[in-house]
Amino acid sequence: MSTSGQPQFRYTQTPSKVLHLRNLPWECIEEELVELCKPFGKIVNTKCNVGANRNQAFVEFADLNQAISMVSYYASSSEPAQVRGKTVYIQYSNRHEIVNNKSPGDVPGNVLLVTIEGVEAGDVSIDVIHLVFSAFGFVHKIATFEKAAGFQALIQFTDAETAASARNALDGRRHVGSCHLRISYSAHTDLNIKFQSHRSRDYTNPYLPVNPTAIEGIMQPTVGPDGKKKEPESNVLLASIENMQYAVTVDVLHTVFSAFGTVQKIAIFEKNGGTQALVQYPDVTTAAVAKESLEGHCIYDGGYCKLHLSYSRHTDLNVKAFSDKSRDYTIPETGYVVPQATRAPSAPTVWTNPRSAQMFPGSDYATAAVQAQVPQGQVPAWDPTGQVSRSTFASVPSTFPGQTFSPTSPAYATAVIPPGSSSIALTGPVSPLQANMRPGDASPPGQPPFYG
DNA sequence: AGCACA
Repeated sequence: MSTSGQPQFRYTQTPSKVLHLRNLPWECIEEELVELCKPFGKIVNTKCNVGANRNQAFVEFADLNQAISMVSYYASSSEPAQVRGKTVYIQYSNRHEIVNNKSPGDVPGNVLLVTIEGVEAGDVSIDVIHLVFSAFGFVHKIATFEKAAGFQALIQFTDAETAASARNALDGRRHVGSCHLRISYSAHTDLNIKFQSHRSRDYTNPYLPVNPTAIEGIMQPTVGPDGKKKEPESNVLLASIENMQYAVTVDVLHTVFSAFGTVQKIAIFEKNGGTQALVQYPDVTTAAVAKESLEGHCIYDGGYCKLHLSYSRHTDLNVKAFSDKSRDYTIPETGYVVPQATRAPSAPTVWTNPRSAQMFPGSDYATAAVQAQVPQGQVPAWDPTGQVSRSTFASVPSTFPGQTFSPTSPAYATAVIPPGSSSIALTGPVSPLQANMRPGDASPPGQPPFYG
């Protein structure tokens, strides 16, 4: 049922709510399209930067008559439609709706997400990136990171126009040096750069400290007495969860790792088809104890959810305060700063900056970073269990009839095991976790009584 | 200057 055949010409095209605009200036952004078209009706969708030259666009009106009025107007007008002084040619699109308009990277903004293909992270210095992108305007900040897609950088300009000009000039099949750049927009408006380092810069703040992360790139891997590579210690543990037959939630991890001290932040993510988590303690000592105690142990009996722990290179996670995959227990508004009684290390949490940029390896940084923009304390709409809201903790037991745990159960006491104690055998007959949680429960294992 | 995209 093909309708192929004659190419359609202007005069024979059937009207459509969707207009096709061409000969647009490269810099043309959605706002300019709207300015041009909105006198004729309500615009329900747009798509700009279309075509090989990115100089075409589509505009969809709410009503067919509005599109007709615009085409009619300019058909008889002595002044052509213009964007920034450039004549724009308008005709009915041969489609009747704009599809797939808003892929996230197409929403213009002042921050670009740049993927540099075919290079190792170490091959491109941040200074080169800065140089290249400075050609289009003042570069405020740069954050680089690695993910599966390759080496990426977030580049913050003053405004969307500047960012667009850089994108238009560099995106696509162009090569800068030998690098292949793919550029889209980030949802960020303001990157939060904590340190000047080999992977991030804030050019608006020359006094920003150069910090440990900067040293990481230089630091040689330390070698232990056995000659094996020994990872530097950290207050953040990287946990790989093996044989994950049961859901491992933030709350489950919080319960497990809180046995050794205050857990500040947790982030769960997927890597290489497996599940990993970053768990942040206030200090290295606590992390070390937790690491030694939990390494190789299983969260659930029967070899399920076996933990493998290493030190993360990170010292401060910035996680979305409250999501199904992450939690920041240091944000006061969430009511999560729970001193672990006698166990709480008193180390000052000077590095704890809830608003700092989020970076953790192996995760989808772009996604995570977007999440970081969610206002603190905001409970995401996505909350399948309804359990993670602070206000519901008190009612957790009643929410799960048939679940036998009680918030005042002494079982909690057994969850707090002296650091270094050899009795930490999660797979043992009296696994502290068994008393608290049921494998397969999507619900948190319950919170200590102080929530009630 | 002539119709997107995943």
